[in-house]
Amino acid sequence: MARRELTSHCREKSSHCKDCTVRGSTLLGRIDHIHIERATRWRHRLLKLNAKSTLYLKGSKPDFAYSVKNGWIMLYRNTQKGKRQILRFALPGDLIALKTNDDGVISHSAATIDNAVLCSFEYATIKDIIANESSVSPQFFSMEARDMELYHQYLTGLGQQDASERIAFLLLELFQRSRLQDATSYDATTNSIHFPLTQEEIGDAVGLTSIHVNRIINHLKKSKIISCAQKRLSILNVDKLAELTEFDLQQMPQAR
Amino acid sequence: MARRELTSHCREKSSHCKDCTVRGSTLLGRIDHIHIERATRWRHRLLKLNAKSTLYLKGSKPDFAYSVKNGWIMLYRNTQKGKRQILRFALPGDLIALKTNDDGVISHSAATIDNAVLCSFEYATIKDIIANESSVSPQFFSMEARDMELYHQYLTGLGQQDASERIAFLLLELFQRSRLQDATSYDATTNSIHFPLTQEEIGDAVGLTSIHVNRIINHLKKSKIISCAQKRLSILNVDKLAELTEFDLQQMPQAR
DNA sequence: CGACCTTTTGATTGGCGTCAAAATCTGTGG
DNA sequence: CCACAGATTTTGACGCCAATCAAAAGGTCG
Repeated sequence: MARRELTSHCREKSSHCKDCTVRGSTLLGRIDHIHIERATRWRHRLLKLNAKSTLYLKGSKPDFAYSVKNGWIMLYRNTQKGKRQILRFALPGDLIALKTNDDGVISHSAATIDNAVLCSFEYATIKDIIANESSVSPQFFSMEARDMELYHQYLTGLGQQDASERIAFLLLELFQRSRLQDATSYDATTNSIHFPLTQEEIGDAVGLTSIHVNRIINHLKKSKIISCAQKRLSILNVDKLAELTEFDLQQMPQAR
Repeated sequence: MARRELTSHCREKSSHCKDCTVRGSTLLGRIDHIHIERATRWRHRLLKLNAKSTLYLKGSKPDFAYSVKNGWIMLYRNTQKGKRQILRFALPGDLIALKTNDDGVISHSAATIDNAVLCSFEYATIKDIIANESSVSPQFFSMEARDMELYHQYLTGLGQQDASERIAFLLLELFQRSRLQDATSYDATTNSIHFPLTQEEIGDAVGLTSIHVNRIINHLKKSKIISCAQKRLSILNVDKLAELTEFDLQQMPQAR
């Protein structure tokens, strides 16, 4: 439940490394492949962060939006009572910190799960693009729609599903997203992905204590539905896992 | 919890009334006041619906987006097990059905709470505007940001807060939104708003049974924190209500 | 007025949280 | 490369919040 504040984690380890123009790389996540030529001309920097370090905090006015290149990021909110709700996980290929309110204040915090490499873009540039590059704007729009649909699913899960349904859904969703958008993660022979989450992080995402998450996960392991160890998750029986929840592989908000 | 399917409610009572050009009215919610001249030229129709009637269903491909003029709308999702999660309530002045995925399929259902009047816009037009009216596009963007922030709050509530915290938050949020954006709703002398929700609907929004909602609401009444009857809610002690939850009147996602 | 919806109250159950402690894993420095 | 500290996982006992079951009392609308 993460009552305690991040201790060592809270030290801001981020530092923008020297300006580097990475040509042709995944700059704007889902958008770049359409506008690579333009993208590479936008100002951006590579950013390396250690595990468990803060990217930005709720209430701040970030100067950058980020494209995740390596590692997992969590977007979260802290409660006054010291609890933490993880809103979603951003995987390699995802774009984050895109939305602030009109004052430029952001409504959630972000921190790395494992070691990560991000690509930062000046926020002002993004705003310009949205306002002036009419051809890009619909792309953002459809990206929003996908995020919104995910939130709808999460809300339904938290409000109406029990512990194993929620966990099964999270595992399937992350598995699917990681497999589709991060080639380095998926291993077809074991049907496994790189999976850096702790059980406490899973709990904070699905509204359960790490202890209860543990019981459910162990049940899934004993039932030979999943297996996980050393930061890898493999799904042994997709059907049984999907059957536990409302998960429909087909209708998942498609990654790019 | 709404296990049973909407019975009488499910009959589609909607019907588009004759083409009418309402000049200068609230056409596009938060956006129109900037672009009224343009807005009034966009194709749109008035739509009157009875209480508890379906506007559109998840999985359909709506042809229209809607601006709510009167009445409350609920956006919701049904579970395979017959439960219902209300994702959010749309009040007069709100815009809904704006986002579909790339196929045009919408990820939630919508139905009226009480009698309602909506203004419909051809979806294709909206898409055009977003793509081509670069001056409007940022408005949509900032509207999205506001919705997203609300969802972040809801997720945190469902995942980390107990029954009274969630209910207190919902009441305050709806009170605030209704007061600010619907002049006909608020009555300053009693500090009350028009409040058409049943306790079951409240429960489906905050992930509780109507029975438990009832116990909490009664507790709030007996404590003289709120009072409600005949579809009006009045807040007798804002401070105590706000104290129950994380609600910060100041930092609420500002309505237009 | 009668059917149905909504609110209310009580009794009981159960899923998940809390508390506690041991076992295992991880990575960091000597 | 080992040792140790801290993080993470695991297990068990126990308690509580909210669900479930049941039923009565209002309300509302045709």
